[in-house]
Formats: sequence, structure tokens, C-alpha cells
Amino acid sequence: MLSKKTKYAFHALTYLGKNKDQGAILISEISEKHNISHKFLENILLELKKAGFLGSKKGKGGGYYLIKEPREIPLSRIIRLLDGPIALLPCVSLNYYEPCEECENQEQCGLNKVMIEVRDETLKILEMKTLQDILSNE
Amino acid sequence: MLSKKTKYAFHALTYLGKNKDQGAILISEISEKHNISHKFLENILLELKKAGFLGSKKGKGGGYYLIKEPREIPLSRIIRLLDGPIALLPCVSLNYYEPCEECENQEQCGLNKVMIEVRDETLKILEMKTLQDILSNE
DNA sequence: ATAAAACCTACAAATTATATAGAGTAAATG
DNA sequence: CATTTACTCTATATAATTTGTAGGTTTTAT
Repeated sequence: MLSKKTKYAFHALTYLGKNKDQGAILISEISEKHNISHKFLENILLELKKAGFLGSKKGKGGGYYLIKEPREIPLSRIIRLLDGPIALLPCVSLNYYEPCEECENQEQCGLNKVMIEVRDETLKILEMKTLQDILSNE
Repeated sequence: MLSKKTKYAFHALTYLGKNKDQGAILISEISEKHNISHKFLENILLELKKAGFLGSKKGKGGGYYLIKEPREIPLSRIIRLLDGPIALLPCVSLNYYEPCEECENQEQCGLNKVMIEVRDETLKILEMKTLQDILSNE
């Protein structure tokens, strides 16, 4: 399951996507519409900004706004950013690889092999689906 | 990512699958081969037994053994048993459904719609791949 | 009877996720 | 230029979950 952090990130991105032409949007506005703790959401939006998805403006009239096209934001990027690996095991993760402690020889591990296939199939979906798909469904 | 519990379960099932014709196998044997805490593994094997995947024999000469065909144990069943939902959101889980707290109207939620598609694609893989596939790769 | 090994319940420790606090910085405005 | 607004940053607190441990109970073979 996704963490709340990631789920909230999707809600926020969706909201910003829907209101793309309204300029900067307040954290408060998003947090109220989606019943998300203001401060918690603050951290999330900041991460999304640092990762290059959002822009922001400080001071009165400030807020956040999308700086990428929704179709250029695949689910995989958001999930990786906030939740970490998409792979089911550390030993098959592309972005967060770590060997499994209990495994003496990864090369001979059948679980490893199968999980690579699962990862590849999962990635196909999560890289294909984008924020645009979420927006199209609202 | 899978929990260690689920990962260990797969290791244990694989070990039991490989040694299918050796009769009952000790928890200790599996825990030593895979560097898994004996007591922790005990709990896991018990769950697998209660769920109908394993049989056991108590007392001297006892141990655990597979009572299902490896090809009849899809990854999805083990993951669901030990880790819970496969879906990325509670509101799209088939076996552990819960509405999202922050969501006023699930019917109008684009994230919900997209995550249903992701779930269906993920399930395709996890229901197709079985313990047999792991065994074939060792 | 004894030893071996699964079974069971409860708890402890560690880790991670979620949320909050409070001061700092930048921008707008009158 | 003072004030208000709202994002930025770091640190910490709280809660939940995962991981692991303890210790006894039951069953079985010899």
C-alpha cells in the first residue's frame, strides 16, 4: 500500500492540475479540500517542489503550482520520491538496490529472478499511467 | 516492498518445495539455511499452516511439509496472507477494502479509478506467478 | 519417562510513518 | 518601511507497525 504521504501527494497534484490556470494555490486550500493536516502537507509539497514537479511563490498571493505537464508525471516518479522502491524486494530494486541479508547467493535465488519479472511488469503500468490519467477520470 | 515476514515465507516455501520428498523438515533447518530467526520463522510457518499451505508433525522426527502443489500457490495468496492488501490504496482493495478518510466521494475520485487499473494489472502478474516459478529458477 | 519439536500467547524492541512546533525567509501592499 | 502573508527549514514528538524474544504447553517417537 502507498503511504499517506504519497496518497496525499497525488491528491495535491491532482488538485493543482485541475486548477492549473488559477495561478498559485494555497497549501491551506488543498489541505482543507482533502482533509489533510496543513503542516504535513507542507512537507510533502516542499518535497515535490525540490524534485521539480512544483513551483511556488512566497508571501501574499503566494502558493504552489504545477510546472510540469500532467502527462509527464508518471505515477512511478511520485511513488519513488515519497515511498521509495517500487520493487517488492531490495535485491531487485533499480533505484534503491540492497542485497538481501539472508541471501548468500543472489544469482541462485529463484525468488530474486521472479521478483525481477514482477518488478518489470509493475513498472510498465506505473510508468505508463500519469497524473493526466488521474485528471481524465475526475 | 514486502515485509521480511513475507520474504521469509517465500524462502521457507521454496525450501520446502525443493525438499518435497524428504518428509517433514525442521524449522531450525530452514532458519539456519536462510539466516532467519528461529522464533520468528516459527510464527510464519504456523500462519502458513493455518492457511492451508503447509502440514506439520509434532514431536521427534516432526517438522513442516508442503501440502499444496507449488503451481497452486500464487504469489498473491502469500502476500495477502502475511502482508495484507496488494492494492495501493485501501479504497481499491478487493480483500481489505476501506474507504479513504480524506475522500468525500470515491465515485468522483480519479485516483481511485486509476488505482483500480493498477491493481488489476498487478494482480494479473501476482496471480499468474506461483511458487513453481520460483522453484524453476533455482 | 524422556527428549524432541511444533504450538501458543504475550510482550519487548526497533523501526518507520505520521504529525506538530516554531523560528526563518521572501514577497506584496499600503 | 512595517506589517501581513505564506512558503521554507530543522527538529522533535507521537503513533503505529514490524520485527524479534520469552517461556511455557502439547504432541510424538523411542
